[in-house]
Amino acid sequence: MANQRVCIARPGLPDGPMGEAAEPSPSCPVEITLAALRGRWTTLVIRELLRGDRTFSELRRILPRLSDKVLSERLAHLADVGVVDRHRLSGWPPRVRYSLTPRGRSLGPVLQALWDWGRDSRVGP
Amino acid sequence: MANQRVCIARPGLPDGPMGEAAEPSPSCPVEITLAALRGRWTTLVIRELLRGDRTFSELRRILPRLSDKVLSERLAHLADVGVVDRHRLSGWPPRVRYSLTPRGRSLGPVLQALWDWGRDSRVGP
DNA sequence: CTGAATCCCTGCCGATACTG
DNA sequence: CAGTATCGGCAGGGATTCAG
Repeated sequence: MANQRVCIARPGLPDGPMGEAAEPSPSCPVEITLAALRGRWTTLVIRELLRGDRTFSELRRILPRLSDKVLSERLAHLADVGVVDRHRLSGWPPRVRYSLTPRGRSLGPVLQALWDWGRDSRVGP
Repeated sequence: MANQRVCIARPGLPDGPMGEAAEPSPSCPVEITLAALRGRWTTLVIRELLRGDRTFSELRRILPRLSDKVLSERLAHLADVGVVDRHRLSGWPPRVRYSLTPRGRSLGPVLQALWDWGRDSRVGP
């Protein structure tokens, strides 16, 4: 019988080398994405930025239990991986506007896929 | 101007309550999925099971650097969240076959989404 | 306002050894 | 073969404090 070929690599392409990874590797596409989303609060910050640009203090107000230390860590990390852009606003008091890059916005379908599976897997409503 | 409405909730539905979560919550669909995938080696184990049923020792052979302790932890966790089924095979030596549940198989598109974003985000080939 | 520095505590994961 | 028990290192993240 045909072996069940549920391929993680792109459909139509042969299994890429990472589809054969024998151990966790930072160059595996799946791990690249999970690394970008890694850390508590990260997906909530991205969700908020998907709704529009936000300043540091706006994010703190929307996510009140998120400490400034962790928020700045998350934003720095997301900037490192090319998901968010930082933009100093002139004037006083100093403000910084955070926005998603195109690559950050392209996380929308990814989060949607995560949402859909999680929603379908819940017991309750 | 129209506010940029990139909605994480299901398209066509109003934002669900979790789309408004002000802090990390185990009942958030996104976190349910990330919790299922959480932990080193987890996605590699799932990838291997997407290709077909495997026994404990087969998984250890395919992922040689994965210790038996961590492998049994991962499999127990994936069984807990309803992603894998365990099946004792009769006879000697004792063997256990692991297979994905339908819910586990439905992780295929999720991993595909993660793969695609990570692949498109890499610098190199 | 927007962070960076420090401290501390917890949980993950690897290595090793042992059991049914 | 298929696990469990135990220990230790280390990184993540919360609270607090300090700086540009």
